[in-house]
Amino acid sequence: MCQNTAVPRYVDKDERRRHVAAALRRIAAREGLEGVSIRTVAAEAGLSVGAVQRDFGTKDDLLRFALREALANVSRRFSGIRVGPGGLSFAEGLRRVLTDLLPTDDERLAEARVWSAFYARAAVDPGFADTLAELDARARAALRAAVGWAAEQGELAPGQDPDALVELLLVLVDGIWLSAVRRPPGASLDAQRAAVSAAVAAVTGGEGRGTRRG
Amino acid sequence: MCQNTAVPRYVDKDERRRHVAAALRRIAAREGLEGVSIRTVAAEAGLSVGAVQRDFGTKDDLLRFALREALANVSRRFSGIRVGPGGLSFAEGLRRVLTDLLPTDDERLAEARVWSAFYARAAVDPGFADTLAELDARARAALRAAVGWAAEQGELAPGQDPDALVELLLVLVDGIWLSAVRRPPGASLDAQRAAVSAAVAAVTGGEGRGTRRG
DNA sequence: TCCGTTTTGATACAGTCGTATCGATACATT
DNA sequence: AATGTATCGATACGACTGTATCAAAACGGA
Repeated sequence: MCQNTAVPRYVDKDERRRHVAAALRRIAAREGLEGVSIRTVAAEAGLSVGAVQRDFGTKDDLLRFALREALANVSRRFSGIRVGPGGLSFAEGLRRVLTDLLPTDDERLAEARVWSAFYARAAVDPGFADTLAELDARARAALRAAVGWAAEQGELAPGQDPDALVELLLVLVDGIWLSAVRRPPGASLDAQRAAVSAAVAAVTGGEGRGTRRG
Repeated sequence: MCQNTAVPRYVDKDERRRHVAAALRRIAAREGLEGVSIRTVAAEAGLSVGAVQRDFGTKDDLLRFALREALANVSRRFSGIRVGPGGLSFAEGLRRVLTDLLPTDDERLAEARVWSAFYARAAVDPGFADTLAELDARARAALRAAVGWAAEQGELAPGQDPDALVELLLVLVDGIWLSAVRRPPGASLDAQRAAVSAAVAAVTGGEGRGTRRG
């Protein structure tokens, strides 16, 4: 009796929300946000329209949830890349982050497409822009810490303003990530990898100044 | 009699196509590509649905035309920035290009929003991706020339691979341009300007190595 | 077992979409 | 002035949209 009153009755509601959000992202990666409708998402998730409606009151709620989830997936990957004392050098961390964004598999390609779709939407929808700004602030904080540490270690090219560098890195991350979108389907990733190398080299001032660490 | 059989009958057709494309871009900047429909574009342009239909057989034709026109506007501005012998230094040219992309006025902000919308569309529409790839190739060629010249002048940071640098610059241009989208409405442009400065400094290896020119 | 509450899927509704059609209009030519 | 043709705006069509509604089914607690 009353073993857990907080848990939803039939299925785990949060899990189903994630399931629906994943279906939305699959459609968005395949056809863009224009192909996303309550009906298509429900069909992709194997649910009825009413079920999706009940889990997410409105379509915007669904979109926003899917955006947050999509970015949570990416940042979860990044959480494994630790820059700082006891972790990676700044250059190596930057290289790994940028490389991780490249569309090396279908999942990453889909992420980039979804990101571009949400990005475009944020351009005209203040609600989405707010969500983006919040995530932006988080990324900025993480980058600031990494750049601050890199500056201490003398790992940066001389004459770089750390705050300006943080802004540049934000731009770089976006640019690299979105470059997946403009890459022709069959093309190799060499150009993108080259861009990553050039970015790391430019930011850190060539290969390896500053203190090296194991 | 037959004074000019090539000219359209009532109005200049090409001019009206441009007029319609401009109306489309206004809507895209305001509401995104989702707000663009034959009806809304016709209304914005002050025309009937039938007129727009006749000028552009299908909606995709209209979108593609508007995309090319939008990018022609930007590249026309860039054509005034000449890097090379008798022109600007590489660093100064790069700084001007990136700065010109910043949303310093409503027109530029609109351009960035339109760009983000087309970008997202190209992610899932091969026809648009082809158009983008073509424009991409043009930008790449221009950048290659500029970078080649900068390398000759010793204006680049040491150890930079010119080809890789070209790819990085493409990424930078995209990133800077699209950063307009994520900027909160009232915020200052200082962060973006800082990113531009940091980008120029990183790529050219700090302020002014290489030969200076007037 | 029965009741009360949720959850469900189907359907209804009012719009909008892209496109096709078509009579009226406006012009060039004879 | 009459004719033929190209252009015009309006409207029709079927498909789709987001959302609301609602009977039926499924479950927990008694």
